[in-house]
Amino acid sequence: MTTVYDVARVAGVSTATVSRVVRGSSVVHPETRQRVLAVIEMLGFVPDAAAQGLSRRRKDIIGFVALERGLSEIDIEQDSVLFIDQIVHAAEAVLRDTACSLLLTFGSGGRQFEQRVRSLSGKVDGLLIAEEVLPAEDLRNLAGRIPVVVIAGRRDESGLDVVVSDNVTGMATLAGHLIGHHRYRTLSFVTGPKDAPDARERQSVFHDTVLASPQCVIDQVIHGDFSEASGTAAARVLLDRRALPQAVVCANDQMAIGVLREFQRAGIRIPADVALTGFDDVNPSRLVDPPLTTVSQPLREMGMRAARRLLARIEEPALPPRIEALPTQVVIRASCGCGPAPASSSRSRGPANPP
Amino acid sequence: MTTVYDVARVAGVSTATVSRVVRGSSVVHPETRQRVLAVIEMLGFVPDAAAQGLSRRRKDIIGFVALERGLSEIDIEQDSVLFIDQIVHAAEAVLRDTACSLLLTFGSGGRQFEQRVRSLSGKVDGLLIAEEVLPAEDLRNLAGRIPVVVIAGRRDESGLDVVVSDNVTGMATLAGHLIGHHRYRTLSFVTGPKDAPDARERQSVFHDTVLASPQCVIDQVIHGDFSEASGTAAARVLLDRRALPQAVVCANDQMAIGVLREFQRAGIRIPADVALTGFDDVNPSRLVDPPLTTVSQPLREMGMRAARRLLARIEEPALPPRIEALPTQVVIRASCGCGPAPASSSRSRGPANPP
DNA sequence: TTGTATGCGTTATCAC
DNA sequence: GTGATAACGCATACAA
Repeated sequence: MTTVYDVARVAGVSTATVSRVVRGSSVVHPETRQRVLAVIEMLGFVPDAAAQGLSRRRKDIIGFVALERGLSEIDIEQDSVLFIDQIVHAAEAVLRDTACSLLLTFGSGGRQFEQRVRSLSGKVDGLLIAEEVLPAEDLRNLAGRIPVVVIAGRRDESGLDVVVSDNVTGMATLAGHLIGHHRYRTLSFVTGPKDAPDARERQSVFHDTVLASPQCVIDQVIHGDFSEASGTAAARVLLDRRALPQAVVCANDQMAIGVLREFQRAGIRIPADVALTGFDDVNPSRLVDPPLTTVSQPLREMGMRAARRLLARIEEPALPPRIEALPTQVVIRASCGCGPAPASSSRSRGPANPP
Repeated sequence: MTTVYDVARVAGVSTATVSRVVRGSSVVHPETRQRVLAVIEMLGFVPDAAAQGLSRRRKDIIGFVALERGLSEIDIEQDSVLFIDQIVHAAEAVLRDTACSLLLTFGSGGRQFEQRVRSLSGKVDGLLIAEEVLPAEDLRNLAGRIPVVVIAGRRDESGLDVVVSDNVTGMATLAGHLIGHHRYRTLSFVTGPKDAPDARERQSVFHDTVLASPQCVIDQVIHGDFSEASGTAAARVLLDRRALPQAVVCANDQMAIGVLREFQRAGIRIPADVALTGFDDVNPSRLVDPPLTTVSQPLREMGMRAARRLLARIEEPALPPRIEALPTQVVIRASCGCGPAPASSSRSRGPANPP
């Protein structure tokens, strides 16, 4: 392995000068620079990041930790993966213009995972944390040691930098559309996993919105786990009843797709017999027939904002913590009962960056 | 920031002992260990990975570099992202049982990207490289300095560890099914981007297989770029002709979906009027109507094998290079003309691990 | 079993 | 502009 010493020796300069050239820093004589550069090229020298990190107290690495909800070796929930990956790609894209790289870690929670995150924190300059992968205490604790930005989840993490998408307005708008525009009166809801804060938030907002209309009733709440299979199961529950609700609102797209397919298998027409909606706007939602009315989250925007925020905090640790709420977008397609006509869309206007 | 020195002082031991405890190594008196552990917990000590890396000559980080084909800020090709992400997740899953973490870097090629990869190589113990993101020379060069495993691409990278999926057998089997089972005689092909080796390989195998049947003819080859939009465009080209081919074979699923939708928009029935196939078996392929006949690549298996291989090579750099070819699987669904009956599937048996 | 002392490869401070 | 040299935080060979 070639080091600065080798380069220095061959180029006939000191290691200090080599370092200066490598870091592109300060004033080195152009001629010297050329000579050193040539030697570096010749020797194929690449500075050791560990040594750099040690010396500069900067690793130029930021960590990304998220959980792999429901991803098992056997049954790969591709879309739930996709969901987080969008954020990852966006964050990476931001880092691409910097010296930083993205260190990725997934996990399924639990003691062992917390251990891993802890040791991870020694490898990075800062952490991007998706959802509540950690108990609040550990999180705060972590944030005390290194810069942390939390992505998604609910919005009550105080004292921390948080980037959330405005689930509240999104679901409220969607429910409003169903109730106000389509005049549906009996609605069912398919929930997500209990430990998913955003799932709970969607349910609660749906609940409040529907009950705010005196003529409306939440016909049934069926528990799902975000998987397509659980959507299928939910559909069966619904099909076993005497009468169907007028609309089925799902906490995410995958479950909605499960419901859709099972309904169609049973000869139920969507949206003629039942209206159906999802949440997330994953790619397949556009492809199924009828295309799914859903709520799109600004995944890329979230990833980018979070990354930028983290970078800023690493640069300036004293920054006051801030919550950024990004607006979601209701995507009206056919499954809610709107014709296949030019899809309109309404933008939920979440209050961005409250103090 | 608390260091081993702090811990040592408070615990009343030497830094060596602290280090021993941290590394779980050798024989430390249980009592001492407890004391040190307690202090570590109390002080919230986390070892600095840079210092560890410098001292141990081991960063416990492996890099993953891939290109983000066609991913622009405006038009997000979600599936092409998904494709690589499956591999990433699989690799990460393997690393999860080790001390290593995954450092992710995407890029679109070019000089700047090569620079980035180079500097990246200073941060990691080894590199997972997807597709030919680098000129062969640079690649070899890189492999000379640190362990490298190449994923996918074509299989002629000699002297390097490579993990490929057996595109050849997959496409040959698929084409064989179309020709042998369905007796299609006129077939069109929609290609992928010219600079994608696997796309070219698929085309070439398709070509050879079809021409091996004297009665068969490749009716037309249309150039696509793996995007759904290019599939749509290809469909228009086909629709402009007097007669349609009996089957349209696409180099990937996304283009096939584009073709499918455009055909249906034009009133063409699939597979009654034209048979259609894709390649990759991305999630939506199962969801469209009719479901797409395609070839599934062992993405997760590839990611896992590659990661394991890299780990092994890092441990033992003298290992002889090896090519692992993983079998693909033809997934027969309805779009090729097979009934919606119980989908059969045939497994392509690629020669695994040739010398 | 534990402590001492040195090296790991770079950067940065300070002289020159 | 350039060159010595002292950190940086941890691991380990060796001594005790």
